Amino acid sequence: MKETQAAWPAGIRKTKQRRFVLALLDKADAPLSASEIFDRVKSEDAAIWLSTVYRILDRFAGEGLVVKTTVADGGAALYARNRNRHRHYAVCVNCRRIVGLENCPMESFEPKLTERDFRVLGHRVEMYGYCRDCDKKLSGAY
Amino acid sequence: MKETQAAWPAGIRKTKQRRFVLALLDKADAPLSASEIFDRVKSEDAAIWLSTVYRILDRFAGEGLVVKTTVADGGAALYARNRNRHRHYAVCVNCRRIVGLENCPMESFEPKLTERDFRVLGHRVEMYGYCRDCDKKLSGAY
DNA sequence: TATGCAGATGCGAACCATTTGCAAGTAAAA
DNA sequence: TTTTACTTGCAAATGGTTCGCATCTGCATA
Repeated sequence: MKETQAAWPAGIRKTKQRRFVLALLDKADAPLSASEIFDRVKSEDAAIWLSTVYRILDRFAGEGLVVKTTVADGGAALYARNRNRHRHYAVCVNCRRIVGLENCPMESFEPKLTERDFRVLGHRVEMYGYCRDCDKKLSGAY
Repeated sequence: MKETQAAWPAGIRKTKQRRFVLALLDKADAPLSASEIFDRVKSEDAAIWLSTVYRILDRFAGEGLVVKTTVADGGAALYARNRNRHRHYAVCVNCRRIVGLENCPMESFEPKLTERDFRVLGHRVEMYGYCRDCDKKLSGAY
């Protein structure tokens, strides 16, 4: 029986480490940082090095397999599998939970830039606030 | 003749360094990084230390005088004078020029979050692409 | 105007995320 | 199977930011 594996992009050598990283991102439902990925791969008894994780993510991002994001506070960068339908997130400012946003504010938006002729290629949107649990906790309603 | 100076917020001790930093941000028309601020203050023959710049910016941000932003690539954080009418920017992916956006896509947007009850407090929006000059250069039209 | 002190800065070192260089290892073309 | 170019392991460097502590300085008060 053949292993079920998403199509592997041409021109990317298939190594153990890369397989692990991609599989992890495939099943993750929120973006992960390089060190989270590193920890998870290692917890599955696979040998990997943090710098390798960065190199893999960088390559994958260049190849369009994953998208790199950074969150407002400027901590570690986050990486998510590119599912070709771009996605935005809301981040809980208290516990850092990341919640998906199902629509995109740019769908029906006509940007007015101060510099004419700026060629817009893409955008990033991020919302922040309190997730369900933190909101409850902090408002004291138990 | 009295020096023209924006109202100084109560409870913030008025030091030479803070005055320089605020004045700089007042006249800047694009967000600046801590080290850009550091360089500019020093080029005006004023003594300051980089860690002091960070502390000042942090304080100003906490006080609501400036807003801190980070740009997609995760480089240095940027700081802009808070003009109380929030602002978004477009960043040139080639030369890093920052161009202001005059409208906000969130004005008329109803977010649909995967987690009900996420309490949205704010948002960040960033656009990227090519600025006028880089677009011209790169498309080869001279 | 002189004085006391909480708060600010100078300075260096620590810290964290990320990158880089090089030798050794390995996927896949020949 | 051999060859070779691409990857990884590993360690050390780098860049942005924060921290600790001694010194200094606005500014409230005497």
